[in-house]
Amino acid sequence: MTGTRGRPRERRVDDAVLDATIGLLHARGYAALRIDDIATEAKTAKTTIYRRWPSLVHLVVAAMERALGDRGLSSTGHLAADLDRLVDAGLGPFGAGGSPVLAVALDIDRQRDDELRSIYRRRIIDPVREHAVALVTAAIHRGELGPDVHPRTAVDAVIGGLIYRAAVLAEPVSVEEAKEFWRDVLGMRPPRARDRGTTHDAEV
Amino acid sequence: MTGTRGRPRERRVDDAVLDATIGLLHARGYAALRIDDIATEAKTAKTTIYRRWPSLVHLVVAAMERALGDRGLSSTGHLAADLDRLVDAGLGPFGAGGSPVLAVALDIDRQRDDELRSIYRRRIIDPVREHAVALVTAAIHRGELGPDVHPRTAVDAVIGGLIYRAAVLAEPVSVEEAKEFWRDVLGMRPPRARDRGTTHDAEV
DNA sequence: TTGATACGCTACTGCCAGTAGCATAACTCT
DNA sequence: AGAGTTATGCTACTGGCAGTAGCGTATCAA
Repeated sequence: MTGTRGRPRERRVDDAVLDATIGLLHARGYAALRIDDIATEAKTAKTTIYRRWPSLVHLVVAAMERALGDRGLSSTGHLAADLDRLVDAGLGPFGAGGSPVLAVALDIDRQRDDELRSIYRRRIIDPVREHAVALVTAAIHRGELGPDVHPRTAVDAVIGGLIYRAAVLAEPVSVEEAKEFWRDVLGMRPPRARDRGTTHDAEV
Repeated sequence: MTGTRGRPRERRVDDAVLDATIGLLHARGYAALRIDDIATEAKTAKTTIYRRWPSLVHLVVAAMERALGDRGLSSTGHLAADLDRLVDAGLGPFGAGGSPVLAVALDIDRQRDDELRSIYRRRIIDPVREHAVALVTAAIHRGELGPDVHPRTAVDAVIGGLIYRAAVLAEPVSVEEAKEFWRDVLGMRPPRARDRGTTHDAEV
């Protein structure tokens, strides 16, 4: 049997590299991310990094996954609170500036690596997207949103709209603005933020 | 006086290069766009290209501008018809696949060229965006949309959502799907497409 | 001690945008 | 016709950066 033979890997390296990646991502953005810089910052060798992650993009995806943590994928039963929490968890780790979500997707596209694309979808994109769709669907059943709202379309419009502003328009989006944005798109204005538990309350 | 002295530039080159750029963009996408390929395709020299456009991105922006033409920036007075036309003009030239709008924005970001960024905004992004905002605002005044719709937010959500699906989710968006998308986001379903001129008709 | 695997280092390959510099072509002015 | 000027096309180069090769050394199990 293999697995325990030879010198074991140092945990320190994984942590340091992942931290360095997130740190540089935060400080300089994805466009300026250089593998040599990550190595220097993590006080390790570039070759050591490549022994763990097959490419820079793989590394970034792993770093994003770790930074996002569990992403508050739970529900309180109130749309406003749930989506606000999602915004906190999703935007927080990467600051107000344009998140790397988009840039990474584009780079994956460039490499034509279908497996990587699927990893990205499964671990970074889909969890948040599906959860948000579920939240919106539940809110419709509860009567917090009208029955004419298309959950998936609405969610894509919100996420896409935020990304668009941050990446294409280069307008840093703050957490507050993001929360206002989804309310505007879904037609829920914040002034009546104290209508907790007041509305219908129908169905499951 | 200068200007007319020396060998004049060949129009053929401008046209051929722009056409080749759009063609390759359409065929292989922005990620696979190579300046040498453009030169070959246009039957000219790479150096000649650089004498006209300072960088590949500048060239692509110019090519996009030309491909988009006048973009149907006019109004019939009916939101549905106007937005549909905008979709036709905006998606058409680049096919159903993810348009280069996003990738170009990211590359501009990478080069930190503020002047280029401003050119891109002024010539490619803003015209469509501002026009769409004006259309939605007018539709609200007309009563086609409720007064609680935020024009700019709604427009960014629609454009961003479409880009998000095409680029991040890698789901080619057809013209039909794009038209359905904006209707869903704005809460206007197509079945009642014949309510032309029926509603309110208030204000200016 | 041996065998296996990890680490760190230097040096390399490969891709590709953008540049240098030259020979030659095309046009204007005198 | 000739001189001055600018464009084209070519080959060859620079430079940034992701990813790789291979070696000496360190750290573990048996």
